[in-house]
Amino acid sequence: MQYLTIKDAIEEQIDTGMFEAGQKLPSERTLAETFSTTRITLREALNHLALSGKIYKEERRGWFVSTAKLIFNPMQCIDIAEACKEQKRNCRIEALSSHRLLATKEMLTVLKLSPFSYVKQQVSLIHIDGRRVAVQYRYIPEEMTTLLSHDEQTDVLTQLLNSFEYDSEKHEIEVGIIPASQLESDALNLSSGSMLLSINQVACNKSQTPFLLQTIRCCHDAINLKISQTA
Amino acid sequence: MQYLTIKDAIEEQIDTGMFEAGQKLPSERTLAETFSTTRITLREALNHLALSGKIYKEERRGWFVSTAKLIFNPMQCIDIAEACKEQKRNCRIEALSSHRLLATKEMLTVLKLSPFSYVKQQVSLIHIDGRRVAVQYRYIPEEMTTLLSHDEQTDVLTQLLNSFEYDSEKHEIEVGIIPASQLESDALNLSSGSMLLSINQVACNKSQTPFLLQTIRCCHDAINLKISQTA
DNA sequence: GAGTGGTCTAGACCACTGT
DNA sequence: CAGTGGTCTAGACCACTCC
Repeated sequence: MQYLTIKDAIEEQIDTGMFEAGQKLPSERTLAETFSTTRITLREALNHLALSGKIYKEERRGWFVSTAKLIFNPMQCIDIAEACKEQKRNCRIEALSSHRLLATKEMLTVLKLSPFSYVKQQVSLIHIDGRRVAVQYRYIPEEMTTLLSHDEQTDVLTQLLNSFEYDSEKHEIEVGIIPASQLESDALNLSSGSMLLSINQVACNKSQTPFLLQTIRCCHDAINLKISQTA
Repeated sequence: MQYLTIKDAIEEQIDTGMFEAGQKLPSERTLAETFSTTRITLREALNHLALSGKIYKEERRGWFVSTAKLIFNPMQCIDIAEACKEQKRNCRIEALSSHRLLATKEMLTVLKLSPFSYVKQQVSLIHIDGRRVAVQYRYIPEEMTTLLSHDEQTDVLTQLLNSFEYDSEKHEIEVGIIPASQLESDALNLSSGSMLLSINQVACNKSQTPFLLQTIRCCHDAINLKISQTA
């Protein structure tokens, strides 16, 4: 298996520090020539490397060496920015959209709302150390947003969400692998249908009322999920 | 994008019940001819479908339609067979190996053992509804296995583990995506380096002593991770 | 032994990125 | 505009599975 040899060769060059984290690899054509093979075989090698999280691809821009993963505990934390801060990673949250929506059936169930309730949807793009790594969807029951200022800035909302002092004892999470949607591919600079890690969180406040449904769709090489109840 | 059209066509045939769960799809060559394309393009379509969990591949045997996912809560449950029973799925656990090993550094840490401790390793292959879906690694501190009979049968050990009545309040989990090892590829009939969902669990008993480190490597289209503290 | 997927070659054209 | 990755063609040989 030629592609495994190539994979190992590139992997070794990364591990021995020939390529720095975040650095772009040579083009597929250059690499194919280097290893005297075709682009198809070379891409096979790169795809396998990407699965292990060592490198990632940006649409039409090339292959890059992954940086260290952010450790995230979705059972304790609903805010990636907070996790970044603790781990001294640079985080920027870019608001993509904010809408008032009729709650879907699933939202009604998990947020325990009455039929035809509205939710506030907020979609954000999360950058860690300059790289686009995740798209975050937040759904908040409309009645709970009346407490909030109508400022759309993420930071304000985030702080307010945190002020709810949610009860981490009552927290439901769903984790899975899904192909990126069009919106996610575009926002994250991925080729359509790329693999994303999907994290669904339902957070409740102290009085056991669910107040937030959050979905994070992230690059699997950027986040390490460590789930525990005790910090 | 031709491959997306093909993907959608196959997906529709599956959704409308033209292919039953577990059924084998026509061969790549046949499908390629059907859609008047090459195998490479067709495989691109199949790979994208596989990412969404609709189909899966067995090494040199072909592509199959996925069955319903098993819902698994690793925060509450350390036994896939138990989850299968509750969800009325047929589960068979096949013991692959059982050894006494010197604990690695990681095991010493998570199991809170003194240096140079030994652990009992037990590797099993899990079948659900006749399909090989996961490889399970269990590591148990040797001193705790003295309580157990030396019968190597999985069922006995499983029952004994359950009799520990582990404390689900104290439970740590790690979830990630990794390429299959050689052992895992062979056991699960996968091509080398296929994507697996990796679930790491550390379970403690009521006296807060960790007694089990378990790693499950499973096909992502076979298991749905729903994590919550309350059942 | 026929058929399957696994791997590979040697090209090609396109849409898009970066300069 | 040059270069990149995205997609595609039209083959080929091999190791393995299934009959």
